Amino acid sequence: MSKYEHTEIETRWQQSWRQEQRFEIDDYPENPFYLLVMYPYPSGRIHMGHVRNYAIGDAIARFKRKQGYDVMHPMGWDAFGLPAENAAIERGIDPGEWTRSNIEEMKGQLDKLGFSYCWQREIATCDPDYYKWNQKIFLELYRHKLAYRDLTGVNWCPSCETVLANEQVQDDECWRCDSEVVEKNQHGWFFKTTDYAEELLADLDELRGWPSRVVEMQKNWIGQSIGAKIQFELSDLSEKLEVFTTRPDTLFGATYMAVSPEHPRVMEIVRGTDQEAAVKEFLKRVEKNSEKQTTEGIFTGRYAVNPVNNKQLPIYLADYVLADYGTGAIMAVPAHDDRDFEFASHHGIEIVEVIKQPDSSADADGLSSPYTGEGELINSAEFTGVHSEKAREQIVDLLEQQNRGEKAVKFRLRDWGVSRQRYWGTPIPIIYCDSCGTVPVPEEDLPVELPSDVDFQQSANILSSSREFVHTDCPECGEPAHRETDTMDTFVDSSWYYARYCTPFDENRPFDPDVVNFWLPVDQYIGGVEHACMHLLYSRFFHKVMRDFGWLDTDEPFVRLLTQGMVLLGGEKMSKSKGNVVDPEEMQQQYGADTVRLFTLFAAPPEKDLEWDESAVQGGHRFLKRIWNFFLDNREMLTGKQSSPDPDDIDGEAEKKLLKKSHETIKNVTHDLDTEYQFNTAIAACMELFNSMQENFSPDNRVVAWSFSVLLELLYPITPHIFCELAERLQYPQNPADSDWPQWSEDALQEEEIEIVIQVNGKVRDRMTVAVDLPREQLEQQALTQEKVQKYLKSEIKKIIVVPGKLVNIVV
RNA sequence: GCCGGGGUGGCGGAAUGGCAGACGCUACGGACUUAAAAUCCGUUGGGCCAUAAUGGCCCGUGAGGGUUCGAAUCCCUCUCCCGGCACCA
Repeated sequence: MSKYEHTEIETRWQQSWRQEQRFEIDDYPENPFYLLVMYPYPSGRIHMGHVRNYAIGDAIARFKRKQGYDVMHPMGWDAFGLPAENAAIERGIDPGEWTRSNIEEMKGQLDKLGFSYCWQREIATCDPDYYKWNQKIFLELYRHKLAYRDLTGVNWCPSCETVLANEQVQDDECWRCDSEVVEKNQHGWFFKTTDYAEELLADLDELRGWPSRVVEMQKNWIGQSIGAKIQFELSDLSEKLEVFTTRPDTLFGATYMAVSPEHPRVMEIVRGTDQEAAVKEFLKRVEKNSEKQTTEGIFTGRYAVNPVNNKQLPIYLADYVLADYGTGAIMAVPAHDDRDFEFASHHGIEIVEVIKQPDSSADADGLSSPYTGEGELINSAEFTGVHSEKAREQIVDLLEQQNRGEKAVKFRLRDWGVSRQRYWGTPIPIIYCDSCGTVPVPEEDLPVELPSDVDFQQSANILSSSREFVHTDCPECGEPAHRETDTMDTFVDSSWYYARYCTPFDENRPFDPDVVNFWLPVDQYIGGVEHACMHLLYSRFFHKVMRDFGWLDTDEPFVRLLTQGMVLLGGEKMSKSKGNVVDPEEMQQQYGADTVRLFTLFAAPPEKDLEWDESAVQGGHRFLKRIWNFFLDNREMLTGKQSSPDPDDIDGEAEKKLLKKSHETIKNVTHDLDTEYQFNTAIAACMELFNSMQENFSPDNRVVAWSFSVLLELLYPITPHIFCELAERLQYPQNPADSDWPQWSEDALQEEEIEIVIQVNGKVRDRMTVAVDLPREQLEQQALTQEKVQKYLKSEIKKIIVVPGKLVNIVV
């Protein structure tokens, strides 16, 4: 009659869903499920990575709806960022217009793939109605002293002309443009993520629905180390030098102190010593060094005193000591630290062992390598003989009593630098006044909107070229003042967008707490693993901060997280520069959205990388065509038969087989989708069911029609268009978009007879079909008498193992 | 260097203590066709034996060892690949 016309079918159903506003959701439905996919940057075209992310999301959304959930599945746009600004610079296009037309384009592409979003909740972060609330949150952070301005060495990308967060620097290169990042001193705004370091770390344990990989990455990133701060008196000065160490147990082995050349107190330490001139020389030289060397260092001429044994320790400046970790100074224990050992050996400093190596053959002097493990203390006065782990606590206790040290926890995590010297971002709502200083913009003046009278051709900060924007009056004294011209990192936008979706039109606040508490946390979040340490950490930080503002009640934003793998072609990530990009829209036009979705979900489990393979795409298309042709061939027999046949009516062998297969498939697919979103195996099971329908096919098989309807229900979340179409053409009482997820019956899975494998010494030698409740003895007997088994039973039978319902293993 | 994940046919991948390779792709053979495409049917881990044919046997999940009646699956050692962190004291 008519072949499978995917374009026609898909267009028709997409229109129908849109007209019926089928996937919109109320603020307070009965059975909420919040499914969130990471919103895209509106570059203008969607790519395969998006398709994969959103195909997974949509299949889950549709599956959950069929299970009776009221699914909120919103979509929006991460609409601030550099490319819009570059388009303005290079082609003179207004960034706003550029962005909005990209959004239109991409929205059309997403719709053509049949994704079931509640578009009424759509947000775009470049909209003043959205970024107004970034500014409100910023002010609230400022009020709580969680936002501050500081002059620091920042990572500066000369090509993007902006400051980068630590997370955005990869191998000393800019994450965006790969140019080399340089260090530059600049004023910038920071959020105090470090205040939440402890909680961010501790609550990772609650995130059982997250991939352990991401949890590990965050743990690493936060980088907690537990140790102690210890104060060392400086000889001839009534000053102290504080260090941080994780190994206070090795304190007796400290033979020198090492201070970072960038330490603020360097000059104070060397002043008045005969090394002063040499040190200044050294500092000049070291400043230029980009590669740091462990052996690079110089004696300062000053000594510190070891608080536990009063030993004089020479203080060195050492290039290997980081200025911005711990206190910027360390106590060096060459016998038990690799770097200290290398430095000490090079500079001829004494090496004192204080931990016994468990398997050291001889305690010969002239240690060839440091021992960094645990063990019994030696050369440590009253602590000698104590195990290092215990000594750690005892020594800190002693220092605490003497007021010379205390327990301390340090984190690798730094505060989040949010200032960007760019135009296309959220303006930071701060005004600088000569007499009043730093003044927050009053809330009633929000949003501070981006001006349009800017000069995109100037190379410095574009925002500062707007007279209208920069010049303003101080909200406090009314005198002329100027605005902050930095804009916010776009990760600010994405740190709370999941909450905005709940009440996207709230004009009075970022979101309505009641609605947000009703929906949050997000039940399932899906996106790329590349956001493990940035977006996902910042969002967690924001969530906790907003909780402490009293805006919401929960501790974490995302209960379950799925990080999908990349889409590869020829084993490599698709990229324009490599020229190995497959355009999703072309694929969708050629094979149809259903085929693209089917392939994407079938070719690999969601979390693994997926190799794009066009012949496998064709394979997916062929499967849908086969189903379509089956419908054409058997239209009359299938029409209207959506309900399960009465099992008592079924007696033919083929009917029984197919009935059981159908129930089995429902069970397996339900299980695959419910627990782990294993679409690949779910689809495979459906293919098996379809194969079985053909194997057991006859025009009078009374199960076929029902099995076909089961197939249609089970695959609907993955390939919705074709199955809505088939359901309609077959005049099913219910369309799969409305019907409940099918149920299986355990009874139908029960069989009277089962096949048992017979092994001899663990090798399969035969199989037999027996009654399901055959007692063990008879099972053994029957196994032993099998002809094929007999010939392996020449020697004595030692043991027989019976696994009920599965196998008999005879050991000879 | 440290932490995590992994190694299964020609390929993507199934199987998490009980029949290895489900499902699909590719390739090959056949049917249909003037022909091709599409479609349909069959074969497809390696080796060997047998045959008119159904068949039968051995080996096989990165390597080696162990636990077990039985291991892709659990344990130990090694190796290679991928990801993250990396002078963090």
